[in-house]
Amino acid sequence: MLTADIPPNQSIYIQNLNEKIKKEELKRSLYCLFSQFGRILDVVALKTPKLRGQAWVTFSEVTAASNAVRQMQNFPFYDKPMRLQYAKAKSDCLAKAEGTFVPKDKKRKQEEKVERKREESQRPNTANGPSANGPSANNRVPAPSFQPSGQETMPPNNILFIQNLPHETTSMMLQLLFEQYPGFKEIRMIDAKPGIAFVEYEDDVQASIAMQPLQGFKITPQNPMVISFAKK
DNA sequence: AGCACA
Repeated sequence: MLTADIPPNQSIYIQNLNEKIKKEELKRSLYCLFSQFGRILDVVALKTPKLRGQAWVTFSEVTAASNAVRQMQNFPFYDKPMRLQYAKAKSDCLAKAEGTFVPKDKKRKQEEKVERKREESQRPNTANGPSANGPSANNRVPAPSFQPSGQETMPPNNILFIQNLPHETTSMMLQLLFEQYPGFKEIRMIDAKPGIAFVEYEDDVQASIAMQPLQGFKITPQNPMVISFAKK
């Protein structure tokens, strides 16, 4: 039998990631790549010896995780095919949302807690346990530690759509910005439509990677650029 | 290969 008898859940476990990619960039790129499947609540990646090359992405819906696991299996990401499974354990962001989060160490403590519940249930509820301010009181999930930046409405594409440019922007100016990122091919502007541009990369991942750092870049103080994926 | 939340 193979390694995948983990029940479907909202978090996916990714391995065989390129270990050369810096943690923050990796998280941003994973966010870009997986937001096509649904709302992402958190992305976790660590570079410790035991955990590098792996990441966890938590979605707001199990169905999003399921689609991601199926459709992105072996997707070539930074030149390495991703391996996807459901995560084994519940992510902290979900536990926090439920009010069942236990800050530190040991799942043992959680197990003990379950046993203690029986004893405690004999005396009246003291109304300040986790359940007192549980899901209904606070089901807000903390924002991810990076900027989602608004491209999640459109599926990834190798072409970026740039808006809110000052009308005097030239394609040379844009090229200087966008050619810094690998896979850059060309800028396309339309004389009849000032303020927008299309930037083509070799593939979706490279376009996603360029999008993040340049999102909101100001050519003039009044013109933070708005970058999204172009429509197919 | 490696299932965590620095």
